[in-house]
Amino acid sequence: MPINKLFTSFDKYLPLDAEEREELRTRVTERKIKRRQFILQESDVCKHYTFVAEGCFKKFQVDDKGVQHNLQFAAEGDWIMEIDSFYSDKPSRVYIEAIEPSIILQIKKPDLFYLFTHNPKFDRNFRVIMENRFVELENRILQAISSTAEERYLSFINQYPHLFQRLPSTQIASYLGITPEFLSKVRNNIAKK
Amino acid sequence: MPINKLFTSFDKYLPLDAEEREELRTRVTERKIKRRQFILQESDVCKHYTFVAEGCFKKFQVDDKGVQHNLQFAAEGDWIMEIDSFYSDKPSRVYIEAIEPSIILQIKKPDLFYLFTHNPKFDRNFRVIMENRFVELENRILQAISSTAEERYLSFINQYPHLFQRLPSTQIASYLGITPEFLSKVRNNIAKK
DNA sequence: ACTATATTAAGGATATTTCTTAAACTCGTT
DNA sequence: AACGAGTTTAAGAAATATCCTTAATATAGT
Repeated sequence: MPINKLFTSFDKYLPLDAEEREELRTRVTERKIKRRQFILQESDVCKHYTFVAEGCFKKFQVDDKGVQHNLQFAAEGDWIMEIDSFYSDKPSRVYIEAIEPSIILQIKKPDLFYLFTHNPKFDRNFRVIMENRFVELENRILQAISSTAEERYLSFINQYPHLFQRLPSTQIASYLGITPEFLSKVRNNIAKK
Repeated sequence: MPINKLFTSFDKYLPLDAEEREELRTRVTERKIKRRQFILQESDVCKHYTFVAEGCFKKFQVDDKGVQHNLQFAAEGDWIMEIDSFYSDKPSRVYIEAIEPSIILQIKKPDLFYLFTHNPKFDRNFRVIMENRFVELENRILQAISSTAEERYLSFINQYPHLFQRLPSTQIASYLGITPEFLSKVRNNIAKK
């Protein structure tokens, strides 16, 4: 059951008791998403926090030349949303698209706020989720400003083996901030060693 | 008074009432820090959340060649810490150093946890602080993977004019992930236009 | 299951961006 | 007067992008 994956995901932090699970369950909507389907498009407002129960998504921005830049991948157990748009109702500058057929659980803002104000445990859990993502992002920044493309690629493989297997390397290149052609060369160099 | 800047900083989110301010005040320590003084060194454990009331800090990592990479600047009203080390008691991989004579307010982990568990407003406020930082970091990632050095520099000036004035460009170069020599060339190109 | 179509990967040639190294030059401080 | 940190310049080298071609795979529709 998709909802159980959501419950389990809180066990790392402050696990939810039966009542809290029920509170959460009634405020969450389950959706099946097809490959290539968008759950958020540029200039729309991001209306949900999305939990990925099955499948995989990418969040990306498109520049003026039409090139996509991957900001995040989200697979089973990950959250994905455009926070800025979600909280401030600004139009989103990013897209969120399914890379695989997926099952997600979504919470709308009023429901999330209800959980936050009604039970501090939700504030707590989402604070910790944010903090963990924050650590990941700072590491990625460090890589971006201090490492070569080869180092970043090896580190990606190492840190996200489950993504490395599933994603075409063109998507990984976009995440690393290099062209697919150059990633191909990097892989070639690594193979030669 | 430094502590008032801390109180004021919460006004953007959920402002603190008199009692909550008192709870916070008694758990915070004020310190004067000299220029070049470190408040966190590599391999030490990060013991505090630090709020900058006056002055400016940088957080950086040193690579195997001895080169510094600036992960964050924190000026008046900003928070700075090594979250990963703080929560998990792991040795820090970064340094935090004063760039100017500064006044800071620090909270130790037990005190912060006390605030979190005794009043949900603190969980809430620190969740929102994290979310805001998160948005900043995602923007920085986007820049790093999609923009040239010149674009990143112009965008830094635009986004952080107060830092741009105060920081030597060698520090900004390190933050942008380029060498000081190359930043000099970039500035030269911009000036020519 | 089976083409037609689209996507992905690889390679080569060349251009651009950025780094490295080293030297000279400022400017405020000792 | 000397020092040290910050800045600039320049030349060659390394990293990465661009553009293009071809081959291999995957996907979608019938």
